[in-house]
Amino acid sequence: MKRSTIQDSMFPGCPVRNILARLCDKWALLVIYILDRSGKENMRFMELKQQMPDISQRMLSMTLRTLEEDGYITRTIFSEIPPRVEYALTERAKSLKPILDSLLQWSFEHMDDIMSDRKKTVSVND
Amino acid sequence: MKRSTIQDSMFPGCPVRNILARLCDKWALLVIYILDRSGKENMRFMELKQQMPDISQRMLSMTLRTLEEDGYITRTIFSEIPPRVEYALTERAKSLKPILDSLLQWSFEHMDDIMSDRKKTVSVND
DNA sequence: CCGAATCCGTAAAGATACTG
DNA sequence: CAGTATCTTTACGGATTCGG
Repeated sequence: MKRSTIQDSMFPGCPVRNILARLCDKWALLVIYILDRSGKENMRFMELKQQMPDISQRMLSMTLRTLEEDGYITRTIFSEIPPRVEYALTERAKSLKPILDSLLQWSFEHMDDIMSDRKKTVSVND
Repeated sequence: MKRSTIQDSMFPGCPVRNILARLCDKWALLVIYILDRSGKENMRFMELKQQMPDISQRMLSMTLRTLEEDGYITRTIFSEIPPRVEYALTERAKSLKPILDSLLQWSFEHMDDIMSDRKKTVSVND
């Protein structure tokens, strides 16, 4: 995936934007959300995939690796046949939850306004 | 720019991920941050550019349009020569501030851990 | 001159198809 | 089952041009 780092000379490697950029890609937040609300302690690759019908296996795989790199999930490999890999949220991910919840609530309060604002400017010719 | 919408069948047009994905691109948060801490009521294009030495004019222009589309900033054009365009945060952007601040604080508390976690896995050969 | 729009190139993100 | 190899699309940067 590469997951390149956001860089500029004013805030070299600005942690805020770098952390957020990697969390706010297409799938990462959804993976965290699904792991969280599953109630289970951990989930397997295919379990996650079933909860996300539209994600490709490749993107699920890469998203999980990135989340692991950043310490939001753990990845436990069982050397069995067929292979088994289990994913679980870390404390770091759980500590993010209250903030994500407040963002979620803000989004719900503003989503209609924002989406209709977007249409105003986008659909000049549509 | 295209700024395509995040879509999946489970949460069609999920507002949280869509709102966050557009805010967490390479430059948007920095623009909001600079407008906010400037203290001024509004800023001109070149003023913003000077605060962001690494952004291209193209990306600044596009970022500002997207932020305007989503109602986070206003764009006021003065028909003068040379032309003048002023940008200001809206109430919507300001209402986001407390949440962004808590995210910022969380990022600062965790940045060292996250960045060192990343290095562990990334710099296998570097 | 300021604030873009446009064209073009690169690299990263992401989808489709295949494998140990 | 849990990924990788290959291909397409999008984001982003640089240079140039343009209308006021």
